[in-house]
Amino acid sequence: MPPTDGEAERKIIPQAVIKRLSLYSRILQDLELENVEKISSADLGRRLGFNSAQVRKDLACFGQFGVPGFGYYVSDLRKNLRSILGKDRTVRVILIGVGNLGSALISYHGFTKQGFKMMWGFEAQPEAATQRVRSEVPIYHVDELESKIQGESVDIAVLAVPATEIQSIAERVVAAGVKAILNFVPARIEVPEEVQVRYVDLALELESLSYYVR
Amino acid sequence: MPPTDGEAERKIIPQAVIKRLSLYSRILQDLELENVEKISSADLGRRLGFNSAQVRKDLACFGQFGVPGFGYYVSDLRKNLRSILGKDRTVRVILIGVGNLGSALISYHGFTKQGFKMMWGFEAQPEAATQRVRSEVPIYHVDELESKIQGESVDIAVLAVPATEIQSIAERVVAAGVKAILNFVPARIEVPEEVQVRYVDLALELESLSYYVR
DNA sequence: GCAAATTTGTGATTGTTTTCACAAAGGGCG
DNA sequence: CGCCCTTTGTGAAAACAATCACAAATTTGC
Repeated sequence: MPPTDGEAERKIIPQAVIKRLSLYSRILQDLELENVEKISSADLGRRLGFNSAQVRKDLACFGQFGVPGFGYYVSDLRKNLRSILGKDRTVRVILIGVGNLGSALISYHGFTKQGFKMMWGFEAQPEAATQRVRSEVPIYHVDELESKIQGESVDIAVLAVPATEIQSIAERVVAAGVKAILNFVPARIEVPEEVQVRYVDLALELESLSYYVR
Repeated sequence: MPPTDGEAERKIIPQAVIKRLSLYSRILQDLELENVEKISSADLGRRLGFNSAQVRKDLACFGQFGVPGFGYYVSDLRKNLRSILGKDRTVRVILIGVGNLGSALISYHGFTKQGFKMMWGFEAQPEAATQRVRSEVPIYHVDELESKIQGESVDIAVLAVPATEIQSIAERVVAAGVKAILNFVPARIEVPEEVQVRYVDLALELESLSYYVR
């Protein structure tokens, strides 16, 4: 008999906790496919290199999902995590900048596998981009950004434009109502505080490795 | 009169410090292009959203680079940071898995701009990959991995293979002597502790944003 | 060449995150 | 059905990270 959720909400959950929830959720997805019924915090932690207490504390941020002496019901916990992470509905994503990197992102299978819906791409040279991309995601001229977003709700904008454009594009997507940005451009952007921004800085990761091999 | 480096080494520097050094280094690169001679810790911090004390503490891990009452000589500090980060020589990178994402990575301009040298790509279907990629980086069959690496020193391996292959590929590059891995595949890998691994998990970033927009 | 103004480098402090450790809860086996 | 074993949930402790605050060093301007 699965335990209840509880509407525990908004107590400034650290970003690191959210990322780990996401990892837990993925492990649970695998377990469910393997028809595993239950898992303990120790087991879940071991698969990701985390302490069992950390797993329990992370989950405790959102309620009590476990059964003492037993562990967690895989399917039940997964359902709860998906709901917490906002993945119990389709999350709508757009991409701006369908260049080299953007082309890969727009058809990246990992996104769709995790239940994200890539709606449209936007590019300054849409013809060239369309040729480059092998996917059914339509690519529009970046001028159509506002008119396309208008009305349709877009959850997340992924940015992969040239560095010189990044601030102006960020402002445009924010003005169009987008509340979350995933930025692949190695430059800070200034946005209102309620807009969530994540940076993925590929060169930075390489540089941090470079330190250890020198 | 620029201060000295000092051979300060190995006191378990947190990864987060290294990443910030990398960010500092990039700002300094820009400043140098603008012919700015000096910068204060407060100024450097402001550009990245960090506290000035943090900037100074980070730098203090590796020596005394500043001049009290003056600040830091841009060119001098940059040189020191590049040396600390192991960027004062060419860092040699290979890519394994030249699929959708790998194709973008192999010719990603951000890497070369930061001074990394993409040596070769390796693929199970090298012909298809070669057609897909518009860059001069040669692409070999993944069977040639060991023979190519042999002798030639490779600093970092970037992995973008299918999830099912990841552990076996990781073991092969480690066996071939690679000491650092940048893994784009959303799966943990088991490697000897002296091998540095960084994970870039694109779907994870989207999921953490999804939490905030739900 | 001296005094005022800066800005560094760093010990002390505060805040955050992780780990420990254990009481309480529940399952499972005899 | 009852006892033992496992595992949760969580306060307390430890480890880690960021910020404060100030003495010491140096520049700048007069």
